[in-house]
Amino acid sequence: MSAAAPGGYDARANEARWQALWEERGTFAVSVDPDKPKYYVLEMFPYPSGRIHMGHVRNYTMGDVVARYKRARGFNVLHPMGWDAFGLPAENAATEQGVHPALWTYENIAAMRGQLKLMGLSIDWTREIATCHPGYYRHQQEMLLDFYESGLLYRRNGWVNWDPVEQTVLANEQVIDGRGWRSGAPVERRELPQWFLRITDFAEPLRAALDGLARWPDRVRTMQRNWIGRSEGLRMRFDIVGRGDPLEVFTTRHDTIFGASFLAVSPDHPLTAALAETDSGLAAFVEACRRSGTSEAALETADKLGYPTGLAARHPFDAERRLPIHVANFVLMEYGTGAIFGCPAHDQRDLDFARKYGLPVLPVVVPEGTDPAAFEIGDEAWLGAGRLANSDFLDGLSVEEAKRDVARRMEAAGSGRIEVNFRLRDWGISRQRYWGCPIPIVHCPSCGTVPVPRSGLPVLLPEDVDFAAGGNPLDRHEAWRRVDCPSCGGPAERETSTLDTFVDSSWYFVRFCSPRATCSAEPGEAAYWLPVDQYIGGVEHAILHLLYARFFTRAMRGSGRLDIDEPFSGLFTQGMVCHETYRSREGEWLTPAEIETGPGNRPRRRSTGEEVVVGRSEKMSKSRKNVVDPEDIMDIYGADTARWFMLSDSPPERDLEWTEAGIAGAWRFVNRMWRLMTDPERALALPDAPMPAEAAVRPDLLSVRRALHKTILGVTGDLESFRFNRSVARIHEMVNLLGEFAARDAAACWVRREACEGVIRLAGPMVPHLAEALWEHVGGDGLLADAPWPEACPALAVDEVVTVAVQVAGRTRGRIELPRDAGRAEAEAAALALPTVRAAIGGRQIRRVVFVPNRIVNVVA
RNA sequence: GCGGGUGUGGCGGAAUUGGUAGACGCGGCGGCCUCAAAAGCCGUUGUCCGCAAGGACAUGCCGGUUCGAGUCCGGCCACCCGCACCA
Repeated sequence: MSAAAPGGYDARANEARWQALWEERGTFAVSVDPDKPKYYVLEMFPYPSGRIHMGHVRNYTMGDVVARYKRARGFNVLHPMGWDAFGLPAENAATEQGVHPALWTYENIAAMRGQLKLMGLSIDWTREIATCHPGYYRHQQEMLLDFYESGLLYRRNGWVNWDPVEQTVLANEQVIDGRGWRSGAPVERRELPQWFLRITDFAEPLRAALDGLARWPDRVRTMQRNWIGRSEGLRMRFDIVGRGDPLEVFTTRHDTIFGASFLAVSPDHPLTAALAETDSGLAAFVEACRRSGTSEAALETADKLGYPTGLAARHPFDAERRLPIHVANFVLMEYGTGAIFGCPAHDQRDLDFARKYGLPVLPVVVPEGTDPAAFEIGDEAWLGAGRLANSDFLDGLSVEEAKRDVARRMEAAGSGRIEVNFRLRDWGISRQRYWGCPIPIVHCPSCGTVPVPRSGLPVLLPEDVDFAAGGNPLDRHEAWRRVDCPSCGGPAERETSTLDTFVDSSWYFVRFCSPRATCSAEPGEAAYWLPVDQYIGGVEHAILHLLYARFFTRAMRGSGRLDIDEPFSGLFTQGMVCHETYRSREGEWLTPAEIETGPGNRPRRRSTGEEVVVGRSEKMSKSRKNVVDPEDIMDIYGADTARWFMLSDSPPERDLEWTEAGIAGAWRFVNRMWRLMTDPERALALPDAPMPAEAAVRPDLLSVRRALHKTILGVTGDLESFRFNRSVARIHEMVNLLGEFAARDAAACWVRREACEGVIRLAGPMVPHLAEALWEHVGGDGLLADAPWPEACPALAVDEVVTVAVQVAGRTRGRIELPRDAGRAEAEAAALALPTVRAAIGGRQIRRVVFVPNRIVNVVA
């Protein structure tokens, strides 16, 4: 089915024609050209789920507008596409449908490639890559060997979410209310050997460089800064009564040391483990903590629980004072030293804990001007500034002074030092799954972990695998798993974990520079194309993907593979595509296609006629069924209409509400523009006709030309700053004006041509097929895709007559037409001549007249 | 709790960065065309008062600065997003 084509515009046939022509001519294939400035536009590559969704359409439309615009501006534009092709859904398909993950994935890629091609994107398809292809992941394995050699890749025990039914590790987001998302079984915390990348080595550079990313949204930079979470504090040692080993804690509030009333260690702390051997109550407590899971949700709802160890520590500045040591579930082993000192008066968490277990609460920081004796802590800890009290030699100091003094004394005594801690933790990259990049490591009983020699790469995934038994099929694939040790030649085993798919997407933008190179990146190509000038994608990747890619870029530089620090010099995060939701009276979700508009504009169910409940607009999702299939839309209206709608109305960083009326409006515009410019009644001058002298003087012609040149200036500025909705509005205005413009003589026909050509070129990046057809129709030179961006004539882009508002005491009372840049005297005279202005002034004395040239005359009486 | 964002007609949103609030689109209303419909075209459309000219009120709420505030400052409210036992 396709929409009616009034005026003879057949969107689908036209789009197919130009797509074929672009492809045949290799219009968008690029190569290094040292004489041309380069521009690398990249949209986040898709996961090959099988069908594109509206979010993709929005994302790739924006990227395509940028790519085509920059191309018209004379840049050598790299605009590639690929597939984030490893991941769990392929394995689920294997279990559920019995289809091999590779087959499933490649079929999905073929289907989605076809859909993307329908959009008419200016992509260099010769550079297409898929991360599941050995030609891609072998380089990733090489990099892992680099990282292993430099110590960036290491193995240690790490805590994971373990699903006992699925026999697999789950990501945090796959744990829902403490249960596995598929099995529904309670998830356990398990300590397993895991591979990690030492991203924490780069914590400070990654944080510091955020300041230099000027073309990134502040929001994303802030989120990354918080995620990295730098804090400066004191690492200090406490002696434990009756034990040789001291206990180390990390604190940022060492000024409050005299308010300390306990020490707390993590259930995962070595001290806890040692004590639990002889204390069965403690062992049970630790067990209970582990069962509660590692998900953020579980931690949030968990009560503050403690277990007294019976041990006590000595206060560092008061030999007589003893601080009881507890094991507490809220102390994280992964941060600081896994142990804290608790100062209940000045930390809410410590206060809650102290109240629960009857520990002393002694305020030591008192707000300025408050009597320390009268200052009491209720249910809320005092986190503000103040003067030290009840603190011996610190009394009277400010918080900052006290911190410095304590740090100095502890350092002098050799029992403490200033330390910077980061919230960021090393990146655990092992996944106990099949459909991922194999980790090129062998475990040998005599040599330990041994890297696969580079000559043995790539380590390929075996194809004959069985998914029926659950767990990781690589574990059960004896022929694949058993190998000779590369070092001693004895029997050994392959690492059966595969890589987190975030690794795959951490360097794909590099691979696009030289997708078939025999090394990760051909240096000349990478030096020319990188960094990515404009990266576009969803804000959901603001932290993980973007941080990992930044880390990888630095790590690759460290192993000599790249010569840049930052991968993306510009970033744009687009909003989501939303739609109203519908439910039947029984509460069943209904798709928009099942809904029709009944009498009185009431939505009802098409099949039964029953009224439906309309819910608020939400992100399109399968679970809410509020999805509209892009291919259906392109079938009916064509890609240009879908693209135009995606760019209209909503600013690109905000959510877009998909509506039937909106897409229909875009369709109307596409047809209107076609009709207007192909109407045989509206004549155009010949393409190469010289400008008639009248075009520079006749007011009716000048007003059209002024509007055109203002539009060129405006749209150019809008595209540069991602205000696509604004540029859509400007093109609408110009087309409306063109519709009213009756060209009845030769000079007017010349102006009409100038205007039509200008509008076609401006609309080209947004509705490329329509524009290409119109370009042909008006006899433009070659393909529009190769035509330069229109130039605005600065003299024509300003009005010669301006409307100036006349205010009395700041309230607008009238308007006057004045020549541009008219002087104060002229403006004042014209303003005071207005009857409405005189009436508003009444008989009052004029005290002053504010005059802003070309804008305002404000009479203050 | 911490961090960030948003709030303008019936709706999506404009507003030259302190200078004519509501561009453009959607929707509504009226008309033309048609046997009729679709498409298209023309007009109109913030609210209230008024026949009109015009006036009053309007950018979440309260206050401030200014000749002039959607825009700047102070204080609230609502909603959205991210992070969250980080010591």
